Amino acid sequence: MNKITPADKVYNYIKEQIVTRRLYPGTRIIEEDVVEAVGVSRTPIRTALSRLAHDGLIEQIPNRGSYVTKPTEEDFRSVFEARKLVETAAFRKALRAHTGGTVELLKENLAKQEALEKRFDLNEYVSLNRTFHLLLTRDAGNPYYEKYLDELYNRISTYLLFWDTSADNSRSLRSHKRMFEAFCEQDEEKGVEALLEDIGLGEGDIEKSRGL
Amino acid sequence: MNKITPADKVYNYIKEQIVTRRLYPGTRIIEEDVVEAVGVSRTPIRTALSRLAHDGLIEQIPNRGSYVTKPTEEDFRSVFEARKLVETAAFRKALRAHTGGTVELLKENLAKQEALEKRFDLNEYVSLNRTFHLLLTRDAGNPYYEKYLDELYNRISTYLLFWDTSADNSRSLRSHKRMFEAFCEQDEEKGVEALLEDIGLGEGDIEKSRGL
DNA sequence: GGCGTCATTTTTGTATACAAAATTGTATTT
DNA sequence: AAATACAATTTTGTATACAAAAATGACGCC
Repeated sequence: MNKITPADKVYNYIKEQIVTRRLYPGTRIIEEDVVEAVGVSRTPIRTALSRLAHDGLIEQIPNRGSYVTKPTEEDFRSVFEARKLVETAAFRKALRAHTGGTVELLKENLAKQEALEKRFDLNEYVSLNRTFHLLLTRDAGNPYYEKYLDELYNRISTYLLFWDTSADNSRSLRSHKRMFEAFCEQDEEKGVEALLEDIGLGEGDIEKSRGL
Repeated sequence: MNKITPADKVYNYIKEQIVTRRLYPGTRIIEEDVVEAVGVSRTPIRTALSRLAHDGLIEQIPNRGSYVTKPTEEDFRSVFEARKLVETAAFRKALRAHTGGTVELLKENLAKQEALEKRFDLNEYVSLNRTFHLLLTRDAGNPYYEKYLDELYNRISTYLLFWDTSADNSRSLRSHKRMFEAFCEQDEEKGVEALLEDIGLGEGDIEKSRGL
């Protein structure tokens, strides 16, 4: 395993802070504060901030500092529009190519999703959901599709925080299963339909929670 | 105008070096060398390298340095696949919305393109072409479409360098004009057809020059 | 009391020194 | 002569000190 550098430590620390809502959107991140919190010098902090900016989790303004990205309704629409475009295209392509290895990985993932029905865990659910979609997208074999979707998920994660933690995963599990079936049967239209339904579920949940 | 920082200077310097082929793909960029060349400390150099990595112009390996990205045939296909997907979607959306201001800007741009027919200049052509496509994409109003296309253009620029400098812009000018007409007439199918033809032109030129 | 100016403080940007890791070269052994 | 171990060098990563820019607050002015 790769050794984690101080810069990694800072990156993970701040990302965690943002995702768990201890750093609220719009908050300014002052480098010196992070020095005290993590106990490393400003240099690795700056590289970590640069990465986070790349992820879209913070925004940097020259000579003015770094701010936790504030999700807006407009951005929310753009994110999901882009996601539908990219993921649909990737899914169609992956379904046609139909590489062998992916099926097994998807099956494993679905099994874990089913386990959540007994004992639900939001973080676990979000992670599994992301992996599921990313596996399919990766199978398309276009690194840009994968990269874009990954970035979009980072953005979406800043919206997920509004979610009702009592949410369950039964509906999404159904659409995932339909996607999986369609993938195996190479039924493109059925698959895309299920995919769009699944994306719509997430979109709808966030919309409700934000009152958009 | 915004003041240019040392980091900007380094960024522009290295980018120029790469684009003009003085830094060949695969070359390792040693920070200390840049110090000598530009005359600033390593700190701004590192931030510049980080940006260039984000642009996809260089690749960074932890503890191993930065290398000028080496374009591959596979990447080339992925880039154009992604470009077709994103730009087509953006174009359709922009054409439907049909914001006023864009038309004027496109007209100006086309005039400059026409001027090139008399006295061709590859750099100018590449710049105008990029602006033309970006203007349309921006008009779609989805910042992610714009961002992705911008990144893809950065990648494409690393392929453009193989181009025959005697290339002319008459064919691309024709497709651009068709795109512009279709945009004004809100003729979506005609527009997309012209767009795909235009993208295909660039793709074909690069393919030929690389012997793919 | 509100507003603008200027000194003070805070914060970001850059330079340099030092530490850690990787690469290179050399000597030794087989 | 090839391979390996190890020292020397190079290069990247981190810490700290300093410079420049921006934010803050006190003061006088209207």
